[in-house]
Amino acid sequence: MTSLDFSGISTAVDQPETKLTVADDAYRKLRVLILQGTLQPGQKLKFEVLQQELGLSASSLREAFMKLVNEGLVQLAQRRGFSVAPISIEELKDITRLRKILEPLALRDAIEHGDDAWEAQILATWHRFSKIDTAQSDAPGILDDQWSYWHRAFHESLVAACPSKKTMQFRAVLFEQSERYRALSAARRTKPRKKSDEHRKLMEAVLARDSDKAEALMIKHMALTSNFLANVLDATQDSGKDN
Amino acid sequence: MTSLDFSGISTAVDQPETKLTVADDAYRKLRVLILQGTLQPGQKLKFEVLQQELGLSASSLREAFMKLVNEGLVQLAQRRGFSVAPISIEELKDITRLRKILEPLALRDAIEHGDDAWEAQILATWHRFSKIDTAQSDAPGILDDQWSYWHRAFHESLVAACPSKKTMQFRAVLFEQSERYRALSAARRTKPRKKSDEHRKLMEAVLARDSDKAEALMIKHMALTSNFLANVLDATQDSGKDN
DNA sequence: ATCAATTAAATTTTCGAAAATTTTGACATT
DNA sequence: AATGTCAAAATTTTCGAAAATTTAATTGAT
Repeated sequence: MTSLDFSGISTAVDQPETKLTVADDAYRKLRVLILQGTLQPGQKLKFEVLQQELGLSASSLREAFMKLVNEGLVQLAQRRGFSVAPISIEELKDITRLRKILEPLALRDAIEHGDDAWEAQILATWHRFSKIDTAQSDAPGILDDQWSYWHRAFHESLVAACPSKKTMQFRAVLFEQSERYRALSAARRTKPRKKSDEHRKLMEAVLARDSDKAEALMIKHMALTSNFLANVLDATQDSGKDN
Repeated sequence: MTSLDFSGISTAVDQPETKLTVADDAYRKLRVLILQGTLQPGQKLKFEVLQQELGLSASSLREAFMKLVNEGLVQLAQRRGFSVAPISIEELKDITRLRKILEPLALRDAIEHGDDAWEAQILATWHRFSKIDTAQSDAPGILDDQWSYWHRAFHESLVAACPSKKTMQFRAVLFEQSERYRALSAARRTKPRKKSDEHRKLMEAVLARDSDKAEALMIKHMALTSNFLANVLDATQDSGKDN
């Protein structure tokens, strides 16, 4: 493993709030590296190497690993160390199946409970996201850090008014787990896809408090990446088996 | 905090498989103490005390805490230590709402995919569980370790054939989180309740591959504890506010 | 040559203590 | 009395090295 590049990682975009813990900091950095694919599926995560890269002790690094294990991004083999969780069509389908249930659930809740501040936040976030999205859509095959951040922020803003903690938590985990597949999807795409349109329509349905339409659009939106990748990966799976 | 009693904790009932890690061992012990209510909701979890009780280092204990945080049994206040997660009617309702979705989902999957071995395992587990359950039902107000273990094992056996990893994972987390409320429910119950009947009917519907009936029974089963507690807690909440 | 046993090397897990942070309590100020 | 400041105490977080375990290499036997 050659030295990793952290320069483009926007951990700081989040609220700086309370000073981050060392392990938390490492967790965020590692998460980005995994979602980006810099640390590839199946790859072994060695303490010595990453300790040096990130500059922390074994126990703190272990804590960061553990957090990633709980999010399904890292695998732990008892006493045999950690490795980046593998990806597979089956997992993507599994994730998507649940997302098709939980995202609409959260969305309906949010539409029911959302207030003016919620609406305003959606608009504000969409503004930021759409700028990056349109700029980005010219260059297919790249899924950069900023796009990912605002894409997530946008989707989160839509459901932010959902009062169910557990629903939000599970939804967030699944959204996160989908990220690697989105990146993969972007990498395989040849022609640009007008995503901002999908997102705008979805937002409009939500702001119009049209639950049925919002649900339909959301499900359609999720299915797109999933189906596209299922096709692409199915074709590639046998030939390009790396790690 | 006075010295804790680990004597009755059946960590060993699980598969001994690969030798447990120190942190994992502590995690299991703490989990039981929290589920039993020995460590009460809201209670601060101090390193010094628990380190001594469990005989391990700070970083290992921290790892155990973190795992419990991820399961929602423990709360972490950044740099202010850990405490047992509080319980509330709202949380119970939230948990139950999701369980009403995920348990039937897993159950239908299992009924669809289950083979002979799955059926056999259900029967075997039910045999163990029902023995304890009938013995236990004479003594209301007590929810012992063995009952909890086999109750969980029984419910898990029903859905064991569900091929969806994520569904199983989330379902397990929610089942676990419900455990404290089950214990509370048992503690508040005055007259014995014939639970084994519910469970038997549920099992029969599953083995008969009657998804609709199984789903209906499962939902009814979950609603019982939830509704009972919602009533009891609602009444008590204002008066007996401890921690 | 293949396989099993043994030793050495690499790696993960755990500890005990140091560093950093928060909480408490005493004292002074308005 | 309420508020603010500062040092001491308590507590959590982090480290660097020791202990335990797994993996790889070496040797010897069939």
